[in-house]
Amino acid sequence: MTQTKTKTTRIQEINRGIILDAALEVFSAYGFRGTTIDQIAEKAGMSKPNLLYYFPRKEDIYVTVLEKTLDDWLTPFRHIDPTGDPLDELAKYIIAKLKLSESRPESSRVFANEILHGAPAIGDFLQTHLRQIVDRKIAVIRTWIDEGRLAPVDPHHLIFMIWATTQHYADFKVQIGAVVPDRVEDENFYEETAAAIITILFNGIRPRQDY
Amino acid sequence: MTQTKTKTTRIQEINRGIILDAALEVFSAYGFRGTTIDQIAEKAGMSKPNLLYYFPRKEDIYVTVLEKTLDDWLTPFRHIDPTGDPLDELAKYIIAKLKLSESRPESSRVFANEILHGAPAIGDFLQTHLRQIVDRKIAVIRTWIDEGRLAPVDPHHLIFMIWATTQHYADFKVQIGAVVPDRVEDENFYEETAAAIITILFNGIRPRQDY
DNA sequence: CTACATTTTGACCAATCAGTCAAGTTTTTT
DNA sequence: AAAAAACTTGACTGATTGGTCAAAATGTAG
Repeated sequence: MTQTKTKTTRIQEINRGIILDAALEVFSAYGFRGTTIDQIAEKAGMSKPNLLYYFPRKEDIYVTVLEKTLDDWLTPFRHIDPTGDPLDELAKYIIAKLKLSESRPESSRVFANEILHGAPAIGDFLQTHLRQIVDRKIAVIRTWIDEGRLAPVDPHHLIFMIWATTQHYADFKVQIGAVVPDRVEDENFYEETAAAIITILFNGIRPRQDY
Repeated sequence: MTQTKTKTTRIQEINRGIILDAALEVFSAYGFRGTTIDQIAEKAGMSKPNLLYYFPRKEDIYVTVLEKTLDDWLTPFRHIDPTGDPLDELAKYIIAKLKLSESRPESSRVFANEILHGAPAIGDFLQTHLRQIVDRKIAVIRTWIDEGRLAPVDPHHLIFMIWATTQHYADFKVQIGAVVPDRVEDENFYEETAAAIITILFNGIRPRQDY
């Protein structure tokens, strides 16, 4: 067994964590090119050479940050349960994603920025891993529809709509804040948002005779 | 009448146009910081000092590009007609925005990038002009709901859902392409998308007894 | 054709920034 | 306690880049 030296010390673990937290904030605010290593180092409270001791290249920090956020954001998606009630499962997913948008908008923004610029760092991941997960969930949705437990809609576009909408509240926060400044302040904003989205998505906006 | 020298020559008009076209492409691919003036100059087929003769600062180019795209993207929104049929008007709006996503994804991306990074250049515009337009349309939607011609949903969140979804197809094109590579190739992809979104939004995904 | 304004560019400058290096300090191991 | 390993940093470097400048080329009006 030729184990490569992978002895991770306590200090390493702590400092890598500090660096990644700092980097997430800075990358989300300024993007990859717009971020300087000095900025991250300052926010992390250490010298630049020291930071580069842990992550030899700027890109290494960026990729690591991205990988962590990707995992965060995919977790609720993975948790959609084929054996559960379709509407319940989707509602739970929407609520989970909106909660993430509220608690960790930075990671959503880093991800959005990466995709926006053509996914140079995670294109492969999207085409392999992400696609695989999506395919599985698409199959689940198809089954639900076949069983008559969900209206016959296009599964891909349904997923895209949910992704788009939930991302929007993190990524376009500034715009939302500009358009409805009073409501965003409300501490229940995200609960209200979830309720409103679920209502629209479940029932549609076509008026019905039966209220 | 003390008219300030605003004699815009033919050459100026042409070159400004060339520069803005080139800048749109480069900014959309690399963001503000990620774009170099040299890149724009090369794409525009002129020297850097010459480009700076028309736009003295990099930011001037950026702001001008943003203003143009903002106008593009707001036009269909403005065209929502209070006297029209609610569902028709919203369907028309969705189709128009998706067409723009298809024909001019770059401008959508420049805009998204700007918002993502906190709207440093157009924050004011959002808080004044955009907000005003949105307020007006919100009122229209409220009227429609009061008249029973639209289901009683939250107007703000309805607008955000439509914005989010339609933007998504331009901004997250790479992700969509990775997840459903075969379908994106289809030349009818945007028509199908529009149809699917409209179906979901109008009818919801709750299964009904009455097919 | 002449004089003037506009347009174009090569050469340059100062600032910024990713990454290096060598020398020091601290922690861990024996 | 001594030696080795891991950690930290000030000072530096080379490349990039936003922007300047002065001089040349081109266009235009009388």
